Order: sequence, then C-alpha cells, then structure tokens
Amino acid sequence: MTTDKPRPAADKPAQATRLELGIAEQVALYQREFPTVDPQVETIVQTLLRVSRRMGVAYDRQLTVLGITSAEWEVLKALVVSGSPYQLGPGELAKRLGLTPAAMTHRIDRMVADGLVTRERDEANRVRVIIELTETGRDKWLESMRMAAVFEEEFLQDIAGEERTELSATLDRMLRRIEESQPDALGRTEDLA
Amino acid sequence: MTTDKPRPAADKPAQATRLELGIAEQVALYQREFPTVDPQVETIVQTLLRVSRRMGVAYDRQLTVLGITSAEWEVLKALVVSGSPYQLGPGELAKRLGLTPAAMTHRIDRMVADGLVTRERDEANRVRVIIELTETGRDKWLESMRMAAVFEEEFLQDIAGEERTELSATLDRMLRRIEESQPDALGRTEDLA
DNA sequence: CCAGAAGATTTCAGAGCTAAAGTTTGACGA
DNA sequence: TCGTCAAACTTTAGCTCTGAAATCTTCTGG
Repeated sequence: MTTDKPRPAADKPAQATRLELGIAEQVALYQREFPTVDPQVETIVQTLLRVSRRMGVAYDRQLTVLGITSAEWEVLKALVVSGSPYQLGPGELAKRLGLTPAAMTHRIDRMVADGLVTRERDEANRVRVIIELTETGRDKWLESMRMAAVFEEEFLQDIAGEERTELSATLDRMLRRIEESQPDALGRTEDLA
Repeated sequence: MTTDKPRPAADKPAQATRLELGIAEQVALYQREFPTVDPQVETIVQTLLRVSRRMGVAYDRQLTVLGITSAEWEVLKALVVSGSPYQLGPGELAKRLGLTPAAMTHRIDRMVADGLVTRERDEANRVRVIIELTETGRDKWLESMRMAAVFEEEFLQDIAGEERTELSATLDRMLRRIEESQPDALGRTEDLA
C-alpha cells in the first residue's frame, strides 16, 4: 500500500546540535548588550518561543516515526479537517496551506507516490482534479494525533486544572492582540498541529 | 559601507496568504475527526503555537525593513552575545547555530558581502579565521532589538503586571518539563530573539 | 465554433542546506 | 630538516523545496 522505492521518507540530516543557554543567561546577555531591554518581557517572549520550538521538534520526531514530513502532515490535516469524503482540489489545498499551485503539485506528487492520497480527474468537470485521502493517509493523521495527545499532556502535566484555564485565557488575549496589530500577518511556518 | 550590488537582502517571495480558522473552529474540527482529543489542551497548544508563529512573522518583517534575513540576524546575535570584541571563528559560530561548517561558510560569504561582518585570518594561528562584527552589523542588531521591544510590549499590553509574573512562571514550568522529557531535542528552527 | 477564462502542471531558476573532498597551516617525532 | 598527521576552513556536487512564468487541457459564453 506504500511506495515501491522506499524513499527515506523523513530522515533527519544528522546535524550538529545547537548550543543553547538557559533563558536567564540569555536575557542577562541581552541586558548587557542592550541595557534598556525589559527583562520580564524578554523572558516571557523567549520562553514562549522556546517552548514552541521544542514542541515543533517533538512533533517532527513523531512524524519521522510515522515516516512522513511535516509538509505532508499539513496536507493530511487539511484533507481530514475538510471532512468526509476527504477530497479537495490542488488549488484549494494550495490556498489553505499558503503555497503556490506549483509547489502544491510537487507536494502531491510525493504524497501520491507514498500512497497518502490519490489524484484523479473530476469526471464531472474535467478541468478539475480531486485529491483524496487514502485509508493510509487518514490512519497516519489519526496516529499522529494520538501521539501528540500523549506528549501534549505530558508537557502540561505541571500545570494544574485551574492554572490551565488561566493560561489558556492569557494566551488567547495575547493572540487577539497580536492579530489586531498585525492584521495581515498570516505567516506560513508549518504550524504542525 | 554596504554592498555594491544591492542584493535584494530579504525580499519576500510574495506568496499567497494562508487561510486560517479561529482557534475554536480549529479545535472543533479536530474534535469532530478525533473525538478523544482534550479540547482544553488542544486549545492551549494551538494558541501558543499560533502566537509564536505570528511573532515570528512580525520579527521577519522588522528584519526585512532592516534589509537582513533571519539567518543573518542569528549570526549577528551570536556575535553580539559573545561580547566585545565581537569575534568568533566560523567553526564556533557553526556550533552555536547548529549548522555544518559548510553552511556557515556560505552564510558568512553573504554577510561579508553585505558589510555586516569581516573575515580575516588569525595571524597568531593562521589556520584560524576570525569573523568580526562591523559597526553596521552591530547597529543593525541594536536596531532590531529596539524595534522588537516596541512590538513585544504591544503584544503584551493586555496582560497586566501581576498576570505577567504568572504567565512567565507558568511558561517557565512548562519549558522545564519539556526540556526534561526531550533532553536532546535542541531543534534548530530560527529562534529569532 | 471560437475566444477566452479557469485550473493544473511543467519548466526553469534560485536559495539553502549537507556530505564529502580539497586546501592551507600548525604540531610533533625521527 | 623533514614527513606525517590533525585541525580548521573552503570548495564542490547534489538534493530538496519553493516561486514565477509558460504551457496544456477543458469548460463556458457569445
């Protein structure tokens, strides 16, 4: 059901691990070189960024286990979220993921080769193409969610019930403010979840 | 003091803006397709990830204004943080940024061309090379910090004094937990701050 | 029936990166 | 004084991912 040539799917390029300081040290260095910085703000921002980076790394690992890349996962997610019958056209997918149609075509090529989706002409309107999730593709997405649920809970294990509500509310307020000040800033880093 | 050929520094490839749902809708769709998901956890994670993505986009914009890329910014930061006299070797830089030496060489090539750093042989030990921050490079980093301070404060404007302390503490606890469960996961997304 | 629009793909080029080979320089023992 | 080896950086080759623009196919409306 998968590929003939087992394209190495998602093997990481074995790169050097980055040297990383603790948040406090980092902020202290910033203060030394840029004295007017607000240490508290800087600490919050740094911590938040670092948490999200670590989560990203964790997701990537899980995906590596599943043998897909985060680019492929994004497509699976878009199809699943579109709901049954899990079909979308390349153009629509490109729009949702923020890619050009050309990039989408290539991504789909790979995914078809991996058996994650199928590509067919729409017989009703032969200009259109239908990308449909395969059983394999859907299973991989579901499995990725199961794995994610496990470590997301793990990450939050020190944050108690009440505190979770507060954290959620605070982050939400922050996001609203950001969206307000940067209206069109819909970046395209892989959001991975 | 800058480049001869004004290499377009950091011009964005004008790509389609990604379609994005609100957090609540997103989580609702996840629940529909994966009923065992914990909505609160998912909401927290999604929000946090989205906040960090938007911040990344905001940083990138600032850098575009300054005419540098985030890759170049990372190098500037490493040099500034290393302290006066703002010198490091390519190998050391590569280690700190988590790149291979080859990638570092190329990055430095670009930055020398842009007048952000200088590259010289170490006359004391001619095997070594010294990368040194220029005035321009240091100024760009300082300016980026000034701009960042402005919008970081803006993002946090709805979070009051007391709440900031709590947020900081909560995030810190979360980060510690993550670092504990993923000891070696020092990913290398641009951390940008 | 033809012109033009819409949708997808192909072609071409560019940015970054890695791995591996190559170059220069310094260190050290015979 | 060599000769060899190691260290540090650079060069080369190749890969993946992407965007822009050209191309191809098919539908639609006059």
